[in-house]
Amino acid sequence: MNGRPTLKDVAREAGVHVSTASRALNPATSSVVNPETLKRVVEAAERLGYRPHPLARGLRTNQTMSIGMVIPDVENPLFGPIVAGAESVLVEDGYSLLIGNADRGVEHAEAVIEDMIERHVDGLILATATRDDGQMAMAGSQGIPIVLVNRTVDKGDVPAIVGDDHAGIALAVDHLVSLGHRRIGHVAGPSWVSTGIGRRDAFVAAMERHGLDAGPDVIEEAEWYQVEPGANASAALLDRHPDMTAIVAANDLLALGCYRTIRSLGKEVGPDISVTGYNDIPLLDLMQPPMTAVRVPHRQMGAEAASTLLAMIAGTEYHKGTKLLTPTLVVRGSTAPPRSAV
Amino acid sequence: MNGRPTLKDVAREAGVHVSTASRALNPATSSVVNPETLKRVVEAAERLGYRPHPLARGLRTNQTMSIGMVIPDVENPLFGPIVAGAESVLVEDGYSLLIGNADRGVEHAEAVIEDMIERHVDGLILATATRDDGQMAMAGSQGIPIVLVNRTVDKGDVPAIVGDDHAGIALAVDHLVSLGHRRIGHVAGPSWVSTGIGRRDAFVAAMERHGLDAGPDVIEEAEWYQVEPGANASAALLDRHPDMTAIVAANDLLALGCYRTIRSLGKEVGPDISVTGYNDIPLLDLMQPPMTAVRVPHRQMGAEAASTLLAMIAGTEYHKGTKLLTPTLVVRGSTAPPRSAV
DNA sequence: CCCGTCGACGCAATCGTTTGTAGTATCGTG
DNA sequence: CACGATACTACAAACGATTGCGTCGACGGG
Repeated sequence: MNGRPTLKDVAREAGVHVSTASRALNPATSSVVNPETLKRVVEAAERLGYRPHPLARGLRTNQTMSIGMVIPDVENPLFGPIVAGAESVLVEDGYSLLIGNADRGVEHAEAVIEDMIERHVDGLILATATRDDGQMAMAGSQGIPIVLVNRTVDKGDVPAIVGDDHAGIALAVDHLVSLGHRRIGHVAGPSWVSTGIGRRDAFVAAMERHGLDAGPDVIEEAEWYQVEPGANASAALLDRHPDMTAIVAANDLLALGCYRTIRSLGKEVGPDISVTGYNDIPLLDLMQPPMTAVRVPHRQMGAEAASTLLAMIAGTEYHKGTKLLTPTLVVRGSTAPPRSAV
Repeated sequence: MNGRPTLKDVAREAGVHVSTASRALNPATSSVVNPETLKRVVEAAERLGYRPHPLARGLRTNQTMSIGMVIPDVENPLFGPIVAGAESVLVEDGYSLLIGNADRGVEHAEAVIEDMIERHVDGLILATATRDDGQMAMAGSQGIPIVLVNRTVDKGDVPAIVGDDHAGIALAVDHLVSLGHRRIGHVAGPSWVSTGIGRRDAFVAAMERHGLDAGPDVIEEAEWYQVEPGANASAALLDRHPDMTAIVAANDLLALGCYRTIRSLGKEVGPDISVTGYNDIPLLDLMQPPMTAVRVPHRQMGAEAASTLLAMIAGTEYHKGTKLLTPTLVVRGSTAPPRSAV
């Protein structure tokens, strides 16, 4: 009467037992019910505006049709597209997205994950995995499917969707080299996140491929992916190597930190010292100068993470191990031939 | 054995009936159970690592301990802080956040809301309300609590948490006037969102308070809160009034559009034409010139929205109607005295 | 004509809680 | 000593769906 109609109401309206109504309304079992009664049930359901109660169904079938997504820092614009991408494919299949913010803290992240497991999410998308995998052990032991996004773990048995950092950094280095740069430095991300070491290794590899110096002293690690640490790291770098003509940053914000350092040295970003960013977050094209950056397909990343997760849940074939998404280079004004080469 | 322990397991372990166990574990009813048996039950629960099954509980008590949040565009960095603020207070009370992306489309937003209602969320936070309130009618009729955030509706019976646009725009206008500007224009947001007309009205009011011209021709409406429309609108404005010395934009991205227009006219942002933004999204301080903008406390906005929603759910007192959060002005390099005044 | 088969449906248990009510000691009181 | 109040606790019915199994009639073959 008052609340939403239940299956019992539909059954009564159609003159059948609730079990028959249930079977009729369930696509998987509707074949066992007589076509004519099926029609009656469906019409009754339609007429009453029946919607199955997700909790009741979930209690019985042991699934919530919801998947959890844990993010290290919701305020980071980087994650907007990832969330959007995931959400868009999940709704398609009737799933909902539960968002958890981890506020940068590893311990808090574990609490968030635990919370989601208790809520019986059907799957987990983690953007927070640090290189050790305490979190995954937790969830994995519960037998709940997990996909990593934008991060990987050392033990590569968990499906992960990440940008191809090797290719991305190579794009940046190749671009700089082709402009004539030889003395190139790297502002690395923290070594305890996978992108930090990944991009650092990629930088070394790319440099060596060109026969250029990639010793430890042309690399400086920033404490965290933020402007300030980027400024500090680049300052250290340029202090050691005043003749450096280009910097490959492991992250856009770090690159913006480089901007600041370079300016404070009285030099000009681009003509004097080239800088490349990584990720290509919004508004980079409006900086002065507009920043050349490696663009990572974040939305696609979220989408692919979601669909492999759905595949895992459905038990169908899915891409095991880490899947690399190929980035592109967006050339703007922050890179130019070195003065010496002109 | 295999799965998580149920209440029945706890009861058996403690040697009591499941109903007793239930009452013991529920803070609200634990007073009716003998202190000693209570202890036994609690210890048994502890030992087994018992966690109540949210679906079973929800089925019985008719609440999901989850609240839905609908966002017009997840990729807009504006909403990160709002989400973060809401999430932080919700987890505090054991609620989870269900995120829905509305992709800018009104019809899609309604589908998302409907979806959440079917999922029996305990409350809804809407950032998508357009000025007419078809959406709210839907949800309101279901008797589910709703709070609006960053947007209001014309009929003000729904609690809403918004920035005080009147005060914010006044901050910007006063600042410009005190710098010596007299011919000030406004790039308005779309008139079908509440912030669009609200800020426009506020602009007119602030200008008239200073005895300045605020006729329709010094105002140009942008089609959408994006850089491109902002560039177009400001171009139209400066075309009509070449002598204009300052522009108050209804949004940061619109203001960045103004930057573009001003540069393409061969002028300099700040010295030639001052520009103010609205919201103060990240990275604005790194633009050239750094943008003066009205800062809206978005994180607080999300937090307050969440707590009033919780109050509504709990049935306790809450601030009805729209609550205004006072903004501040962050002065940077995009505003300066007009050339003529120097 | 009887019996096995099969298609279509109803019955009832079940998922894990919460909660109204009934029951049973224990105690105080007249 | 009996009787009602008191304080716990057990029983069982929900909440709304899914699902193994039993039932029932029709039908066909021997």
